[in-house]
Amino acid sequence: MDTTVPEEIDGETAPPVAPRSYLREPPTTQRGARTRAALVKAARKVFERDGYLDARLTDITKEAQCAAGSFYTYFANKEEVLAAVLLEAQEDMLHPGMRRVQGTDDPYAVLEASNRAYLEAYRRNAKLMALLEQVAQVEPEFREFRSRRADAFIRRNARGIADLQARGVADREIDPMMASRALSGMVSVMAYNAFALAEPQEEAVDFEELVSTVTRLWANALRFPGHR
Amino acid sequence: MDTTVPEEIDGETAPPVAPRSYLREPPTTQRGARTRAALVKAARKVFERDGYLDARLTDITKEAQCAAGSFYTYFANKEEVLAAVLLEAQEDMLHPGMRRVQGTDDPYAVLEASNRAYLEAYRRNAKLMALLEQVAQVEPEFREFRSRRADAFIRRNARGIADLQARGVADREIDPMMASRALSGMVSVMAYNAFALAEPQEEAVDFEELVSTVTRLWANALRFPGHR
Amino acid sequence: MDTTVPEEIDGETAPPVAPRSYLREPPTTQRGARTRAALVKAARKVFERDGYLDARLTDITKEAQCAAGSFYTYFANKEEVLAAVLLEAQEDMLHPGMRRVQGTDDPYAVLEASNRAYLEAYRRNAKLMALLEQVAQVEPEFREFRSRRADAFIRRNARGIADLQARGVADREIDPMMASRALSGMVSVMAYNAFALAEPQEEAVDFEELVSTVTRLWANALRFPGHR
Amino acid sequence: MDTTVPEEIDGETAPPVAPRSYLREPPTTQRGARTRAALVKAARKVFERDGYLDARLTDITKEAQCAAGSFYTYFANKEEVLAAVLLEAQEDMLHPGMRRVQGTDDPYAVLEASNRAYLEAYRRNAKLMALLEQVAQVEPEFREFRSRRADAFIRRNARGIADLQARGVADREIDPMMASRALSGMVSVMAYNAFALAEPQEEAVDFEELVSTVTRLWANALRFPGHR
DNA sequence: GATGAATGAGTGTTCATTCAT
DNA sequence: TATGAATGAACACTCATTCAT
Repeated sequence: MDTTVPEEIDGETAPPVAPRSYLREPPTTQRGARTRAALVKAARKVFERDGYLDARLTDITKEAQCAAGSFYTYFANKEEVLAAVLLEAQEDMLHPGMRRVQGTDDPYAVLEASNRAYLEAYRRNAKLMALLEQVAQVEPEFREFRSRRADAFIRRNARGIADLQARGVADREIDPMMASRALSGMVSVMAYNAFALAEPQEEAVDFEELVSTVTRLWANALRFPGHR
Repeated sequence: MDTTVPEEIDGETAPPVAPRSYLREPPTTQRGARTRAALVKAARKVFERDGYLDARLTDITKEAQCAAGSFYTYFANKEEVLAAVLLEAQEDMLHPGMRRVQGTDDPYAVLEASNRAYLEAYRRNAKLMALLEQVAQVEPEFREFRSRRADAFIRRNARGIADLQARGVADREIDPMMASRALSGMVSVMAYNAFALAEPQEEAVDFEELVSTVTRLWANALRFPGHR
Repeated sequence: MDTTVPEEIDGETAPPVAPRSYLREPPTTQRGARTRAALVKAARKVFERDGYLDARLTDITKEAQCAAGSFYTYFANKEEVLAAVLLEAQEDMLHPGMRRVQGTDDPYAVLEASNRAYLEAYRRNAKLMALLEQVAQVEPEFREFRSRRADAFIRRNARGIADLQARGVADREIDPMMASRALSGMVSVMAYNAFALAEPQEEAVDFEELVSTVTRLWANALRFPGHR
Repeated sequence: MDTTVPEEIDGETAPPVAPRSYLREPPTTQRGARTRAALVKAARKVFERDGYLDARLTDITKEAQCAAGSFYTYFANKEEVLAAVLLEAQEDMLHPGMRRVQGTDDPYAVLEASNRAYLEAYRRNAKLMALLEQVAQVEPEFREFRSRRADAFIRRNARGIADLQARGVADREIDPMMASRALSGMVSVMAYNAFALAEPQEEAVDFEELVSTVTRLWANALRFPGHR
């Protein structure tokens, strides 16, 4: 489970990168680049299908249509491919585009747009997020990774809350970091339950209802003035 | 990660029990009962120390000071012992005693007491909760178990919210179930991060601050009238 | 190659034992003892046939007629079985019985008996000695083992030389340790070449000639007085 | 371990060459010659550092700064490079220059010079000699190679002994070949222990003491008349 | 000649589960 | 019931060798 929330304000947070050890010399030839890419793609597919623990390296190489040994030209082990998979998805996960509301100053609108962007990104990468949750429970390296990712969101949101407090929009009695932890966490749990945990056959949650509930609770919690 | 919140009101929720298949005939002899109990106790210890996946059955039997084969007299496999372990801890986890505020009608006081009780129970069983999170990621049976446990809390809290709405204390625009999912989730994430995830060396969160933040946000979110 | 020579005199040398790490809990049941013994016997056979490096664990278990996994009940790896094999042969190798000449004082006779006993023991365990040479080249633990074994012989012989010097039988200008190193080494090379290295089809060296040559050179080197 | 001794007399022994199969067409171009030389040099370095078995071909090509595939332009496998390495060192090993004492007839002086030359050559190539010992234990081809090299020395020395017997300097009761085997072996063991086996941190043996001990024992063994 | 990515056979090791005693 | 030795399937990983550029 991670603890995150949309970027409300600016926030040039340092992106949580995969551990150094996971970075290898990139392939020099074009052919190498192709094979590596095929392996990463195959790994994501197999991981999402079978889970991290049940995924066998041979399944990945089979899926990538290359020999078992070729795997080790690019990765030292399962962890490393996973790191590569996450790294590739990271951009889309960390900066859920939300240029839409750039023009407005209405905090509620900004908040809603931010939540929507976050939830959309989560939904887009739902299987990967579920995977990350699983791995974080099993591999300390990825627990760390997940923590850093969550912290990035939390700090960004805390800055947003502090800003709103300064503008007199949010309750000043509240500690921005604690509140951010709680509210960011709230959104991420909802996202996890709605998208990552949901079984295929289940009836999906109404996305818009999700966005509006979460936004309303968040605004209320901070005591946005006299709305609705 | 689970999604729970203290019981605010009544709530004779059906307790989420371990799957039927896990219930065996109890041992007939006294010696048998003793061995079984030793195994369950040992299993909890080993699970909490090594995690579910890394726990070896032989570690458990060694800890329980009995032979490897004896394990199978009482359990069919690792899952079963874990079910037994959880079953044993369930009472304490599901009904965090909170007789204290019985007398009052002040919703805020009730809410706070409820949150405190929940967080205390979580803290008491932190390692077990962490374990449950881990297993839920790996064994569908326990994902189910965890879901049912969370749902029990969510429904209970939803009833509480509906009740407050009826009494005019809570914002009537809000859907009780959705709000309960979000707010119960919020509390459980906070608990997970503070107690289950925390490394031993980390400086602990201030417990009282945790209770009050969570309670204030929850009250605000529901728009409790004119307090503080 | 080891560097050894028969015990000439007394010498209650500390026997070179296998490293601690190689000592495990002995099997408790009789059946366990039987299996373990079968494995050690099989290991010796396979090692002597295929060499240490080419010996596969499965060959050993197959030879011992047990499952692959059973190996690990008694040994952690190939090294450990080998240690067990050597330990078992050690007694015979280190103390080549030579009570025969107890009665005499004639240094030449004692020397000859001693050489004969050493060479006989070497011949008896020729394959094992060849194995030890091989392993010592590859596994530092066994290089160490071999060194200690050689040192035991060298020191014992050095004591013998010093004694003869004191009795005026051996050249006093010679450093006993250096001489022992050289002469013990000389005998062991001869043994290695004659017994360990020899291909089956080769015509065997004449054993008696070997004994007498080695003894005569040794005696000459120490300048035993006026014989032959 | 090899069994050798300095050339005492003439001795146009047939030099033990690497197996025929190892001789390839030399590279035609100059670039080819350079690459090949780089590979042989790199191989010697890697072999001496890691040992034959642990040396990976890619380590060698990396050290030689060429691609993995280029190796096979010049050698068919690991054995072949090793053969090339040994071939290159052979000259220095087989004919340890000893022109110094050419003028004298004193057998003792000749013997000593011969031993000194041998031990110096061994010391110069200690790592390579250790390597040869290792490989000889593992690859029959090189066991053969080592044997031939040792035999060359032994025969040369046997001729020297026979010559001394003819001149009345050495004990005529002794079989020259047997004695040569024993005494040549004695010197080679000493060299192996002192130079090949010695750990870097160990205090080195006193070289002059080594030479004089070995020479004295050798002379005594052959019963050189009335010296010292 | 040189390159370096691709290949894939081969084996040590773990540990849940069984079953003879 | 209790014991603990025996079982064997399952899988990651290495590295010499090939071969398309």
